[in-house]
Amino acid sequence: MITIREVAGESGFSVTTVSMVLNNGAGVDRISQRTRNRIWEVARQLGYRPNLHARSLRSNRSQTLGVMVFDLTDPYCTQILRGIQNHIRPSGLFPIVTDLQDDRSQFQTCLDMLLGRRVEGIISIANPLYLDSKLLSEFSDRNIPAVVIGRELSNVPVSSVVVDNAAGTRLAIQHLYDLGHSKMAFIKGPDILVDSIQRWQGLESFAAEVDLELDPELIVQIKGRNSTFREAYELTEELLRRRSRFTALITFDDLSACAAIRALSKAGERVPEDCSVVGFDDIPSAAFYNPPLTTIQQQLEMQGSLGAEIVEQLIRAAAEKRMLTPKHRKVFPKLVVRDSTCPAGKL
Amino acid sequence: MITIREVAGESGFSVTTVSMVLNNGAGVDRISQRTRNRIWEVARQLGYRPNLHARSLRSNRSQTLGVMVFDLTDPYCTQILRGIQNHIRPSGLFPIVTDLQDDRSQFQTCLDMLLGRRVEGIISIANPLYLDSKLLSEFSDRNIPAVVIGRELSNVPVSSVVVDNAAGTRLAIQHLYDLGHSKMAFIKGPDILVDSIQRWQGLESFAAEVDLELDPELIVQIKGRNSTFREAYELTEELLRRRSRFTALITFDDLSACAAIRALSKAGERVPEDCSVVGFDDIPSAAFYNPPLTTIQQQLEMQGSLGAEIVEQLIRAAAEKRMLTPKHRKVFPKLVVRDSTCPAGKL
DNA sequence: TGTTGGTAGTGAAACGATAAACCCGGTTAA
DNA sequence: TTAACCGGGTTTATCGTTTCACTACCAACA
Repeated sequence: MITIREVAGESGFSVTTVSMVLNNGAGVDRISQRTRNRIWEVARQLGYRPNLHARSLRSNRSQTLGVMVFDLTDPYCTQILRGIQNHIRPSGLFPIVTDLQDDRSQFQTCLDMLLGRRVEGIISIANPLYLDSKLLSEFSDRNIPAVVIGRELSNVPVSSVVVDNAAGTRLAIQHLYDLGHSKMAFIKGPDILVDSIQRWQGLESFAAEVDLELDPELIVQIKGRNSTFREAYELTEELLRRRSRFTALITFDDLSACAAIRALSKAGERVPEDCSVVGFDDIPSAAFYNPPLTTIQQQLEMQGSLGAEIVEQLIRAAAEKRMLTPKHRKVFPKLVVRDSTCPAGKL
Repeated sequence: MITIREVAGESGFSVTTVSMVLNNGAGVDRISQRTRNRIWEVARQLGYRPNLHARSLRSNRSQTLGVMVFDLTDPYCTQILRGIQNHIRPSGLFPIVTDLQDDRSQFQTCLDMLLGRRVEGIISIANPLYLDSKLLSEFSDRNIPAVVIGRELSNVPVSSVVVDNAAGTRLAIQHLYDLGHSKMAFIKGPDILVDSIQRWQGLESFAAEVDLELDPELIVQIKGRNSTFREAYELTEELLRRRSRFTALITFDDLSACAAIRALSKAGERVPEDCSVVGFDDIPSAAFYNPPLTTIQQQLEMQGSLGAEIVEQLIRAAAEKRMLTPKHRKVFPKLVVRDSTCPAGKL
């Protein structure tokens, strides 16, 4: 591998001059244009690539942002990642992603990686079930800005970006209400998830406002013990066995919506003609489902983007030794109407 | 951030000794157990994390594997990535992933990142449409082992892992044939993809062997101009308008299978009772589709794993200055039977 | 007495890059 | 008169580690 020394030797200038020129650093304007051209030319010819390790070591800036995701194969994570990437690209920061693979035991390794590489900040995509507070203290103790996406933590000096879950489910139920549905069924998420609770609150508050009665017979809940799909599938069958009839179904998320649609189809119910279904998340495959899913879009890319914006600001603040006060942002979800909902028919 | 010097100072030993102890390096057995314990203890207390930049710089080994994916939000890529991660974890190598975001203009940036970080090897997940040969020469010129997943290149000293496409489609058509289908329709992939051609060859060769006639009226092809889903949807409608009837449909990939199923459902055809459908890839959502998709599983995780195995071997070879000869592996796909296929009915 | 040999470490030179201070004859500004 | 500034760079110190060549001490051996 070519070093800067070889470029210097070949071009006949000092290492410093080469460094200044290639970095367009301060004071480069004193270097004559001829010299600059010559140096660039030599560097190009030799195929010189600056050694980023050496650079980081000396300059004490890694130009690196740590991202910790709980499962890289989960579209939730990759969409947020996309938002992060797009936001930080112009800043010269490069994301280093570590993947927990849904396995807490990998936490320590990931942490070591990020700290060992001297990331200048970190964005953690919160595992719905697990978020080690050690993570946060390891970073905040060292004054490394940290942002959590998907969860708001109390009592820790850590920024966050979350979706307004209640606003989302309000959009969902409002949509069905506007279509004339009054007999609605619900598949709630498991209680261990904050999101479940918030989403349910959105539904209840809307129902209360418009005097819509929620039939307890038509409310079932995922326990979160097995596969969500399996469980939601069985809960839908369960709903169909109950005496109360319904023309619409709101599920905790898109995966359970898919399961519900599948169960309804199996039982001979047409979606949306016999029963409308609304999900939550807008996972990528929602648009291709049979039928394409009406759902609440979380704006994951924007969440990533906001997280990156915050962490960038905090990094800048830290560099200038200004105080860092955590910031909290909430994004508003959007309703995406596709083919799994339609006006209420007769019962 | 704590440095090794501070650990040395605090513990009262020299930097050298601390380094030897913490790395369990050669010669550590000369250091007394008491000293070792003391050093570990001090390091722990101070929260010491070795600076990987400094380490790489000195030791001239980055312990880093570059991975270039064409789109990190594509499950194709993330599944392969998962395989890579799992394979290299024990080796101490850490993957640095760069994401092309389906945009060739980002190629140079990604390349600079990987070379600048002095990756010891690279795995490139081939964009179906685009693979810059510069990529390969930049690495092979520098004697950095490179593996391409998803494409086999001729005339370049680069290893590869590919799926046996023809074997896959043979499994698909065999499955339908065994179920008694004889009137089959096909949605071919675009000609620009090698995979399309290979998959089609598998179908043709099987048909020839069992004397199954392929009706040209029932063969349509994706052009690849717009969204695959849209196009496959329209092609299915087109097939339904033609005079020839069919009881089964083989599509280029899962996405087009989903589109086809959607179009069939819309047209009032039941899947699989009126028409069986087989896809290719086994994307994660295939299992949750309505109905769950019978498809050909590419074994992406294994492809990643094989790629990692190859690159690891080559890195070891390079370290020992042995010759590196490219290796080529082909993985055999598997048939996954779900609910989108059933025995042929009457026409 | 001189020579090994082992024990338990230490010192200093790298690795590749950047930051800060400096050079030196000549021109301006205060 | 003094000081600052200028072009066009150079010298030197330094970032945090690892590695190679040492050393100081002691005991054993011939």
